[in-house]
Amino acid sequence: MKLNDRKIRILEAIITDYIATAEPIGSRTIARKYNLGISPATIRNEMSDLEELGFIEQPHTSAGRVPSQKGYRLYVDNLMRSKELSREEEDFLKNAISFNVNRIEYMMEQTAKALAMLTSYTTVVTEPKSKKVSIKHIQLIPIDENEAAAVVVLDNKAIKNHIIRGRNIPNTDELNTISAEINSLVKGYSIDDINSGDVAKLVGKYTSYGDFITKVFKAVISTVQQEEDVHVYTSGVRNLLGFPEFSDVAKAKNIFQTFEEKDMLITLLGEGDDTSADKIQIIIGGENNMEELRDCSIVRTNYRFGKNSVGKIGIIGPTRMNYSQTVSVLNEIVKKLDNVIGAFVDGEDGGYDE
Amino acid sequence: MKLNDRKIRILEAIITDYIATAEPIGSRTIARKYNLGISPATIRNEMSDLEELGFIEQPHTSAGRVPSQKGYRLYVDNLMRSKELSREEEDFLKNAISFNVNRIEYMMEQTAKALAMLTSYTTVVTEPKSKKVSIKHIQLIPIDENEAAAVVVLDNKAIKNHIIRGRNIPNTDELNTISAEINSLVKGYSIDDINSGDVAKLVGKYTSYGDFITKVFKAVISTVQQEEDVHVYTSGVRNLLGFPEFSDVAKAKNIFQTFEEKDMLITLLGEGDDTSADKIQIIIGGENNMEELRDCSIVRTNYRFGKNSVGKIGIIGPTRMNYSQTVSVLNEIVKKLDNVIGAFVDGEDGGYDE
DNA sequence: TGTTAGCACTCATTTTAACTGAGTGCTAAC
DNA sequence: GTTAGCACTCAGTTAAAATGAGTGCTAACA
Repeated sequence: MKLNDRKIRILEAIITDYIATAEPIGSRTIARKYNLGISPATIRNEMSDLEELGFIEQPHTSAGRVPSQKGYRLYVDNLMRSKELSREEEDFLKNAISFNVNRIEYMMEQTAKALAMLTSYTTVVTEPKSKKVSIKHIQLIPIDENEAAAVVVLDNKAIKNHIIRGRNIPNTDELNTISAEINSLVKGYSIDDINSGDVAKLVGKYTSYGDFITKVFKAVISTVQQEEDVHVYTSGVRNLLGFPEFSDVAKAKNIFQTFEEKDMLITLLGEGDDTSADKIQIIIGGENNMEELRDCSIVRTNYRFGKNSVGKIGIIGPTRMNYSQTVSVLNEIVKKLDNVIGAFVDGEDGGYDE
Repeated sequence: MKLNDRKIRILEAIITDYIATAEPIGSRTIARKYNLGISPATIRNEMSDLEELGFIEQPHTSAGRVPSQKGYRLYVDNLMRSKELSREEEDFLKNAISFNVNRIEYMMEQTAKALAMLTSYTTVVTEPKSKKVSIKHIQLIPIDENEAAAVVVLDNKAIKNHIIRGRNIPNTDELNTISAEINSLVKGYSIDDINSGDVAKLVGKYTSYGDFITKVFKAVISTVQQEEDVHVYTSGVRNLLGFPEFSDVAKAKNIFQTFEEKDMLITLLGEGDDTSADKIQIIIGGENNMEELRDCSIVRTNYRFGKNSVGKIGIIGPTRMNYSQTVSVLNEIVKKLDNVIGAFVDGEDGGYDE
């Protein structure tokens, strides 16, 4: 049996319609709504073939047909036409996100939110992370007689800090001196590279500060580890409640549970073909390995931040989600992020908001 | 008509039962389950009175009674006995939260999560904030030839940073010198207090760095403003889906929408009698001003962090939530937070987690 | 040989009606 | 003042019937 052009047109009609209505679609409806120039009976014959080929299925004998996973796959891989963003969508994106690389977290949060609003699906965004974080600069700064802060600049431009408390806090000048020494010791090193012999020497040199130096190193290590912990931003989880496929509260609850577990989300965003990780990937229904998300599809991609940092963006909707629009929107966002980051790398000012 | 002791006992039975079952309760059930020594008929008479007094109401003629808002109010204000936490609950709290003041955000996140798990309601926690933030210390640190970071320590012990980019970044020593000068200028000042005359003088002094100094001040101001923006942690939103009163998806969606809006949450936590803000407050059903949360009650309190900083914790559940347990748990958490902060203020080490 | 009209059949959904049972209010007797 | 008894109410459940969208098959048509 061949998948001729007419069959494909019918399949496309079924998928388009089902994406819009979430209702099984029958031969008569297709004949009426999409004038393919053939009668319902003919369509029925073709549908019967399409079912046998596995592209569509029937919820029960007397219902219309719905696309199968295989059907969606064919659709997104071959049939789907990429859509231009509308004027409104463009404008929305422009206004919703203040692309400000000085506040990455804020930007990621806004990105997640904007995507969720625009697509009315759920979005998940991870912060850009480099694989191995190394230390670019350390600076100790005074707070008061019992406290100092260790500020660590990492090579992915993240800046982290940690409070150090104790009874022997050096004064500002001393802190500067110590900072300089520590810097020459650890600059460019990752956590694993820090030579504990050198550290011991330094601790020995500043015995008058008690275990202050030790505490500093503890703080630095804790900081780097913290950085290696991935941040995840989610938005629009409630959007899914609007779709009839999740009107069963028990089902919805399961999905929500998944979204509250960070590790799950990270796994989710990590799925798919890694070799072409920067392209947009579409994971349909059961293709993901999570039982709870069997009725969901995921449109995801990586985005690059500078040379080594990679972040992930995923949009999660019902299997019958609007793939075409979703892909367009995601493409646009990634392009925008790239621009910002390009400007950033070129040393231009990203601008302060307000 | 007087609210005699017997009426109160009946009312208490109704509320207790309704909290547990979410089903209207009738006279016969009360007679059977709570042996008050009177017959259903008598209970019926008393219930009739209680209804007239406005403490209970009937969903429809042939249903049992449910507590009214007024009924709950009487209950939480006068009848409710405070409950000891069980051994398990104590243990859970102890293990779930690593009380580490060096990572306040993390601690708050864990607190929200632990409360949500323990109560199976939704929790909202805001970070401790002082009313007016003033600057304690500023330190500029080098990143590379085109970038430096401004690290600002605020008097609420928050440490914030901001990247500054430009073509004329001073070297490390110069940054230290400039840091010292800026410090003497702004130390102890709030944003509004910064004297622009002094700033101008400083800018004039370092003309060779272009607008670097200006950028620094811009960064500092932006940082303080950012700090004044309240962070909110939410957890357990999906818990509400488990309650029969929210099994209507449309209703649930409304509530979820509210929880995705930060401003709403802040308003919510700000409700209630401010004069006794550190006591636990209970806002029942429609007593809050949000239409969407008409079927929810809120148990909330402030917690103090050091002398001037205040954070808020709220637990949100259905109107028939288990007030007694919720209050106990909330009490315990606030006590625990107080202890940590006490230790912190005394200069002891809060400990690094790993 | 491909297309289509016609028809009997299927089955989820909707509609309707009867039944059930928890609960009430009232009255009269204890 | 308390309680047993009884008629009444009404949401919820169950069962049966009606509806209608959709199918597969067959036979006729172009």
